[in-house]
Amino acid sequence: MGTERTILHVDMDAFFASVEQHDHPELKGKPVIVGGRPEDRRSVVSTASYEARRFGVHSAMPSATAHRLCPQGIFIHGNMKRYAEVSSQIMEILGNYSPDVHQISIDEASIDITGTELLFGKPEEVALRIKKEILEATGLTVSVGMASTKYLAKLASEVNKPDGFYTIPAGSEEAFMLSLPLKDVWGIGEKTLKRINSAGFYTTRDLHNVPEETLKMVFGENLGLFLYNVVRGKETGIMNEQPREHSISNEITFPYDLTDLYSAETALLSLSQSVMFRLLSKKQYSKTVTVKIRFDDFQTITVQETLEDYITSSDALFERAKALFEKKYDAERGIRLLGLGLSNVKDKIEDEQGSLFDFGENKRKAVEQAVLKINSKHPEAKLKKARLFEGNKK
DNA sequence: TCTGGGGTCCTAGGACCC
DNA sequence: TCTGGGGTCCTAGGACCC
Repeated sequence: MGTERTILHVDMDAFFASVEQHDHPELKGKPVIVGGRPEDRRSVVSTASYEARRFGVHSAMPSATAHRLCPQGIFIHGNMKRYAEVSSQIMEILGNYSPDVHQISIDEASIDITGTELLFGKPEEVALRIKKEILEATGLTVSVGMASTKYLAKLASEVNKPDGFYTIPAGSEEAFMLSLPLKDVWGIGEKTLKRINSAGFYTTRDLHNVPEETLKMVFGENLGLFLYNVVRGKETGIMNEQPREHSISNEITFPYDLTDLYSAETALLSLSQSVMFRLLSKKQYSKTVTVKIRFDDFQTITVQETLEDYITSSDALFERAKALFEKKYDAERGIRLLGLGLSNVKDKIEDEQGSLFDFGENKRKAVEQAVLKINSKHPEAKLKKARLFEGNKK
C-alpha cells in the first residue's frame, strides 16, 4: 500500500481540426479535414474532425480517398505554428498540477499527480478541473484517462473520446486489459496483430492463458515479455524511460517519381540544408548520416554511415549524402521519396580534443551559422544556393 | 485511391576486442 | 590448430506511433 501511483493522460480531441474549428467558427459542425488537398498528388489526411470521421475519413488516408468518401469535406492545409502554440498553452496548464509532465506528442501528455491530493483535491476533481481549464483557455475539449500507470492511463483516455473522462480503478487493471480487443492494445499494430492471430490467439484472454516462457518462445524475448505483462495490466516499460538517442531527419515524397540523378541530388542538397539548419540551431552534433530511398515500387531502403568526425556544414553533409545515395542509385528505377537523417545526435561533443576541425571546416561552420542567424531573424531573406533556384526553374 | 512526415525502438548479422 | 563466449559498435530493415 502507499506505492500506488495516479497518472492522468490528457489527449486532445481531433486536435488540428478542432483548432481550425475554434479559430474559424464558421467551420464548427462541419467536416473539416486537415492535411493535403485532394488535388495534391500523393497527399494524405493528417486529422479529420469528428463530423468528417462519420464519413469514414481518418488520419493517414490518401486525401483523394477522403474526398471521395466526403465530397463536402472542407480541406485545410494546416498551420503547424498555430498548433504548436496551442499545444504549449495546454502543457503550461498541466505544469501547474505537477512537476512531472511527460509530453508524448504535440497533442498528448501524461502527468503524475501522485500525492497532490492535499494541494489540489481528489484525482477525479483534478482531472475535471484540467478539462475545464483547457476548455476555457483554448476553447478545445480533451479526453482524460486516469490509472495507475502511464500506459493504462493512455488506454483509459481512449475509452470515452471525445470530451471524455475514464478511470481504471486500482485493482482492476487486469480486468480492463482482458476486456480490451487485441487491436486496441497500444503497441500491437497491423503486422503484429496478424502474427498473433496466425499463432492462434485472438483475444487478450487467449494470450493470458499462455505461460511467459511459451510467449517468449513464439514471439521472441522482447515481444513475448511485453505481451505477457500487458494482458495482466502490468508495467510494460513502453512509455517510461527517457529516449536513449535522438535523430533529426527530413524527407520528401515527390508528386512524380524522379528518374534522373541531377534532380535527385538537387533534392538531397535541399534536404542537407534543412537538416543541418535544424541541427545547428539546436547547437547539436552528429556523425551518423542516413539516406533513405523509396523506389517507384514502394520498396524502401536506407544507407547509413558513421564518420570519424562530426558534421559541421550542410556542404559536408551533402557530400556524404550524395556518396551514400550513389551507392544505391539505379537509373532504371524511379524514385518516389528521398530522406536524409542524422542520428545519434548529441548536445555536446564530449571530447573536443579528439575531433579538431580543420581551419576550412571552422570557417565554413561560421558562415553556415551566420546564414542561419540571418534566416531566423529575417525569414523572408532566404539565402539559398544557386542550384536550388535553378532546380525550381522550369 | 495506391500508400505523408517525423520520430523511436527492435532484430539480426558482422566486425572487433577481450 | 580449430574453436569458446561475451560485449560493443555498426549497418539494414522493419514495426509502430502520432
